[in-house]
Amino acid sequence: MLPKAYEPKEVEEKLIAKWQNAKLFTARVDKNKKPFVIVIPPPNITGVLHMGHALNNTLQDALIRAHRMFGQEACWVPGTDHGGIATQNVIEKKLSKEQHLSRHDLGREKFVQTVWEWYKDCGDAIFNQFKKMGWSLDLSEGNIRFTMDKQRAKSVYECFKRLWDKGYIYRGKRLINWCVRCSTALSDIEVEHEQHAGKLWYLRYKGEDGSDGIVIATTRPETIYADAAIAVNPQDSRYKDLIGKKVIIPLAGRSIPVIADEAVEKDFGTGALKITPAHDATDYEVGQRHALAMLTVINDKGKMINCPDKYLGMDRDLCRKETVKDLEEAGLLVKEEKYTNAVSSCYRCGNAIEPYLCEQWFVKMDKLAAPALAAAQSGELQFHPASWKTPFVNWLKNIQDWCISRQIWWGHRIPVWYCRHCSEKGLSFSTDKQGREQLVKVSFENGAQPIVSFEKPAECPHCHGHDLVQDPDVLDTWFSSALWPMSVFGWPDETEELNYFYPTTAMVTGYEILYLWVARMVMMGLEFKGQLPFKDVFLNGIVRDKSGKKMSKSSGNVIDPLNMTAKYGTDAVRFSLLMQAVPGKDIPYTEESITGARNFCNKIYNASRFILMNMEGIQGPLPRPGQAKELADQWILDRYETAIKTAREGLEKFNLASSANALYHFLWGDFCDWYIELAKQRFQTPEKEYVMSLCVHILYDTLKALHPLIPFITEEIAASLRPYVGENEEFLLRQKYPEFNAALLNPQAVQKMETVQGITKEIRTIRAQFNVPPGLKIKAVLTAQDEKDLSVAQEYADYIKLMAKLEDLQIGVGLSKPKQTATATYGQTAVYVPLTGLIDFEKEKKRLEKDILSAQAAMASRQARLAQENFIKHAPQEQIDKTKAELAAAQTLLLQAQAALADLA
RNA sequence: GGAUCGGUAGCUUAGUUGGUAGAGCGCCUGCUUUACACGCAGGAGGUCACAGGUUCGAGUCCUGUCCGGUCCACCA
Repeated sequence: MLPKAYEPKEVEEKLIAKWQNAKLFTARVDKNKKPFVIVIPPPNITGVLHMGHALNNTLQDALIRAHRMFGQEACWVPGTDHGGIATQNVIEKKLSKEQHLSRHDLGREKFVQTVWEWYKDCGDAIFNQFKKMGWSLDLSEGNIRFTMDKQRAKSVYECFKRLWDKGYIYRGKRLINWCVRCSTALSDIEVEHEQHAGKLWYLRYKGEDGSDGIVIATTRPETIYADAAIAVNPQDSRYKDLIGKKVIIPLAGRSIPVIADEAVEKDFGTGALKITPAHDATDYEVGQRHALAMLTVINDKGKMINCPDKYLGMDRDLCRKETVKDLEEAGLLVKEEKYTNAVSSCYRCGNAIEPYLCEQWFVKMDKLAAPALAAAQSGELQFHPASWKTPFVNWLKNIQDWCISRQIWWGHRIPVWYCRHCSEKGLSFSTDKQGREQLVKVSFENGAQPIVSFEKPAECPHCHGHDLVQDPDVLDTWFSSALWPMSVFGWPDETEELNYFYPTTAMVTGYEILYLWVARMVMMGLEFKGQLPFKDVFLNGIVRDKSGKKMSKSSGNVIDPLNMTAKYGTDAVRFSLLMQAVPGKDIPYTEESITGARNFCNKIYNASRFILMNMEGIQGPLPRPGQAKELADQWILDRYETAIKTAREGLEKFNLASSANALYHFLWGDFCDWYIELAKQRFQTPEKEYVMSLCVHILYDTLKALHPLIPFITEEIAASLRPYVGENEEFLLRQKYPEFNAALLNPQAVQKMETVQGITKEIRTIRAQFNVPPGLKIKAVLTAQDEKDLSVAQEYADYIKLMAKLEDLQIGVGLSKPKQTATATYGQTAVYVPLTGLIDFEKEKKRLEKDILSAQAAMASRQARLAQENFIKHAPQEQIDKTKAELAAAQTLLLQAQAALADLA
């Protein structure tokens, strides 16, 4: 005998091995089949799987498995992302913690080698977790891609080269976002903006002529040493006379002009703005318009430079405090007030971003964005949910050039070389701890001559010299990610795979990387392949905690997917996520939802166990019954087909929550609660084999339908059922997903069954309310005004008797009400349940009074509706009939209840 | 400041062309009934945020307001 509860652990281990051994998840180029392709959003090699991965990949897995079962060539491409800054940070922390070493102690070469070693271990760990989750990725040797492996490096180089040749890549001096902690430039979208409670300081800049000068308001007093001017709005009458005069920077003593610029808001602060071109984006623009000096006072480490000696080398935060203190002492701090402003921070480490003026590599985006914009606007590119289209379009419309160089070591090194002889002035070198000279900075302003090449060129094309050095920077990690849907299939090589699998079918990812990743894939795909990389973008929500907060280690609200799978089984974790995966919606996740899914798995297991128990002595295979024998069969086939229809549609339209819900309610609410219960009485009859064949086929097909969602338990149970359904194929994944068969829909049967269920429920309610012991057989009387209302009950009296546990059921027109009876009404039918000795008259009185109230309310609303001339005139006949029927039912209920109440008294 | 999503039972929520609200959890009552207490049967609990409008009829469509969330944005 099988255990009472499903135990997932062993089953899962067994199946993971089987699936892998059977090479179940491979995809081949098969011109006879339509491919269904998803490339995995490659996880960073930074650590372990979290709930976000669990959701995102479970969605993909469900789609991939389903479409494989739909008969398509399903290809799900596995891989990982080298994760530039994020990974470098992890390794640096690890080094510092374990060996008290910085990356500079190791040197570039050794550090990069250390990260490669880390990748080997971490990659394996990630894919082991993927296997545990049941994700149908082909993880065989050679099928796993990595954004830094050889082929992907080739793609990156090719992309760089082609963009360079088109003139889209350039190096320029700009004010960029600099993270002093990660010591690198970041692109605009790698910066997060947060409201921060800070202060606004009002500072006096005295006139050069000894006058009071001007008062400005700033949130960053430490940058005054870089001031190049004070700007006022040209329309501002208050400052008209000051324009063109000079004022003195406090503490620094340097004179700067007062200028006029439209960018200044008259109403903010004092209406006067200090202009610090090298440390603020707006100021930079003003500075350019007025050809102001661009003095940098904060260096790449966040330390003060080019400022009064007192502050030299000071950290920028400390310098702010000291400057404010000194200003106050000097009597130049007019006032300070509390002020909340948006502070930008690094999306990788959270430290405050410093706008920093330096040379970086950029990609010109306007030409790349245009076709992507057109594709989104025309609807060729589809978003699910569609509401993401507008933000996507707007982002592309306002696109900025993309800063692609990063001053870190881990990543694709920029494929640009310099000849030392030709461009010495533009290159600066330093010596590392091992005494090796390293190129640390390039400036085109001073004449560095770029040679774009994947490998070290043999010689300099100008002077034929051999002293060539590579640009020290690496590319933004998103540069390689942008190529992912192409590079995974070998682009730029014209491989068979690329031809067959590109464009891919769908992109499943989180909306938080819509711009960072999705937009760039779209642009690159259109640029290099002339085709969208995918037509459907399916954006899943974020898994949050119960109160809607993001899960994070620091908040201590993390639910770990691997703990949960160990505790409840993988299927339970998957199903709990899928049940809630309404497109675009965040999921407030709780352990209780996993419990619920686990319970469902257990329900499946027990229903199957019950059916298998009753299979003893029956010789398989049983044919799928061609037709229904009686109402219950007609009804369950209708319910089954309806569920399959919804399940298929959900899988086709990316609404997996709808699929999961339909199958859940069918299996539990219809199949277990009603069909199996009704089937039990047929076990004693010659019909048993027929009923079992229907049960086993419906169950088996439902398992198939559920398999993309919960692969383990379905595979396990299906294996036991296979002999009875005559299936030879070992794996569900290789079988066909159930087809929806409209011929088996049967609305009449459903309606009849609803009557049976309705009457049954009335009787069950009475039993429950008067605490009738389940063993006690009681009887009931059904009566109505005419034969018509009783005919269904008459025909299926057996069902009602069985499901309501009745000994006897009397049905007839105009029957009288027995003594000591509880009364209920279903439609036009009165339901009497004699309860001699059991009835509680007080309780019954309350029940009836409640019935009367609800009947009166229902009558009033229906009468009001029917009294409206316009309702009769405009509403469809069907609605009018329905309303009339409801009125009649309410009337019957009222009369019944009133009569019963009178009887009680 | 712009955009966008949401406000439905105590909690989390579903609701596809407008027809008069459904689920899961929690709570209460009863129950070892030929699988399942991770279960069965039943119950309580909702002016669908608010105000207008369109309509015979609005949770659903339109307008406005309030409250949340998120994304984008150079107001120092």
